[in-house]
Amino acid sequence: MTDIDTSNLDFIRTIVAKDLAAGKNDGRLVTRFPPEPNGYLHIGHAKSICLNFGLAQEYPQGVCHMRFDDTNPEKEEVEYIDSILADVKWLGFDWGDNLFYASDYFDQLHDYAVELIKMGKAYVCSLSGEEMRQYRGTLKEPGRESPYRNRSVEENLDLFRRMKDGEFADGTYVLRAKIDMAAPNINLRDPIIYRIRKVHHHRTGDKWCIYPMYDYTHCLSDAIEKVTHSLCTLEFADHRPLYDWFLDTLQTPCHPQQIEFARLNLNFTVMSKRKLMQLVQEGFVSGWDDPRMLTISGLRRRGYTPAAIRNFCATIGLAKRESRIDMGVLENAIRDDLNDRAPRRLAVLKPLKVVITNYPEEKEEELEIANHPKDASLGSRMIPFCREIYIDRDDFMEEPAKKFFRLAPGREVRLRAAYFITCQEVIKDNSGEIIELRCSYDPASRGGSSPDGRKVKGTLHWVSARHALDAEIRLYDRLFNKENPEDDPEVDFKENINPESLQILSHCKLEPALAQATANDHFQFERVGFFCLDRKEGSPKRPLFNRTVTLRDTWAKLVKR
RNA sequence: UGGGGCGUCGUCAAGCGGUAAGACACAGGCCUUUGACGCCUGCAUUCGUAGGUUCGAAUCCUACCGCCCCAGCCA
Repeated sequence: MTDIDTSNLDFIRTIVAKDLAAGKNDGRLVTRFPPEPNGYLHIGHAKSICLNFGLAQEYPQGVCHMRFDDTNPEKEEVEYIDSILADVKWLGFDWGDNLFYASDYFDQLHDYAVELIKMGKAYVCSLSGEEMRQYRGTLKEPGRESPYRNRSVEENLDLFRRMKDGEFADGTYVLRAKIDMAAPNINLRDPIIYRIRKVHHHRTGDKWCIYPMYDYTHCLSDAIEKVTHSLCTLEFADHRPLYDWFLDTLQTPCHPQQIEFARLNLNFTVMSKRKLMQLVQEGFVSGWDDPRMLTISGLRRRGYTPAAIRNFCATIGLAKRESRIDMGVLENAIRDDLNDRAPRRLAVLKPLKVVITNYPEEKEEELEIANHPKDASLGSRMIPFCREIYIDRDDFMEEPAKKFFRLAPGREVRLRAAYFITCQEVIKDNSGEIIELRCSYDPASRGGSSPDGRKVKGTLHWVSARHALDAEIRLYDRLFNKENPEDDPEVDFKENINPESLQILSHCKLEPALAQATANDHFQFERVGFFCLDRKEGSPKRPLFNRTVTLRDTWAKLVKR
């Protein structure tokens, strides 16, 4: 074998590199991403997608198949197929012509089953579900053989044909592999390979009333597609002997290698499709694409980019030990991507009016501001300025705390790309709430610096009151307020939902340029965070922005202490 | 002694017998017309525990401890 450098490769990539170097599988590399179309894809799937498609991309001959594991028509829907395809594509991956469905193989799978029966390796069993469970034994005790285990090949063939022909009711018969009822691995205790289900299948219609089980279908589908490396999560490790048994017993085109890795867990969220489904169906969120959901569609709507998700998947690593990644790592990935690319804008979330008393009433002017502080290629734009502006309430303190260097009575600060202003007067309503600030400006500081070299410590974002776009902004926080919402089996995970995960702000003030935003744009609202137009409810007529993620906020951290 | 998997920094994660990478987080500092970004510095005498082999062990051996998965006609 040639020596290859496997440093910095995860354990799966190391196996693949070695296999390829050794000329295994004729030098082919074929992976597959095999979702069941029974729900929407989430960030955990992204890990698998990036692994399977990403790995294939790393070699010139690498190919990754998109294959739906659609063997349980009762739970599957075309809606899910469509969304899954759209999500994988959006993430930036391409399966070319390799779009497959396990249901495409139902004929072959049926023939293989007949083969198994002829070999005396499968039999039709008439045990009821309850009986089946009893015969299976327990984790510590071996199972007992079914009384139907030794039916003749002819009888099995006949019964299986009649199962297929719809002669029997659901649940009356199953086809089982004849392996070993005493096997310590329960998956080997004569597992079911076909069950009767007289239901319509979203792809094969009413052609079949018997449907193959996962264990039987998956390995054979892999073999039919000549997959070389079949990557799946840890819980399938116990199924590997069965995967291998079918492929060793039957004459198949090849024998793919199943390798298991740890699934992704993130803190402050749940990751199973079943639980996400509950959140949707019980109305805890607005849908699968609610921006608080860590579904691919939710992340997209929230403003995450494909590159950020791919980078995230690359940084979390791949191993067999179970882990729980900090949500901060995901947030860091999107900040990192958007920081380089997102044009800057000025937006005031909690407006506080400022009147610049020495600025003429009728005067208006336009000031130039760069779209990005470090990337001149993003150009610049003009922002209007006049006597009345808005600043954020958080940027003023009547009695400034220590180290607070924003606006306060008598203090001078800079309005970003505009002027230095000094607070002269604080206006309050009857209840004592501050409703307006009266400031003076220094005309010589136009653009944001003073010719006399005077320094100010704070720079505030602002929006011209006369020109501002009135908008709704939705702030999102983690959906759960507990690091692991599922850790207590006594408590329903939904009890740990964060009641403040969605905060709606109306009458936010945006600079006029934001009126042109489309759902595919990403912006940094300076000093606040990254935002995008909501792709579902937002439009030029209805400015509605989602906060993708906040900026890192050292001041907020100081305040907390 | 049911079977399978796993235990390296707060969180991920390299390491594969030659003397603990990297990332995030955290703490300081520099820079700054975003308290952002960027930059610099610090951050495991120790690898679940205990023995053993060895000149040398996170890496090999033994025993123990802990965590996860499996008894769907789900995937």
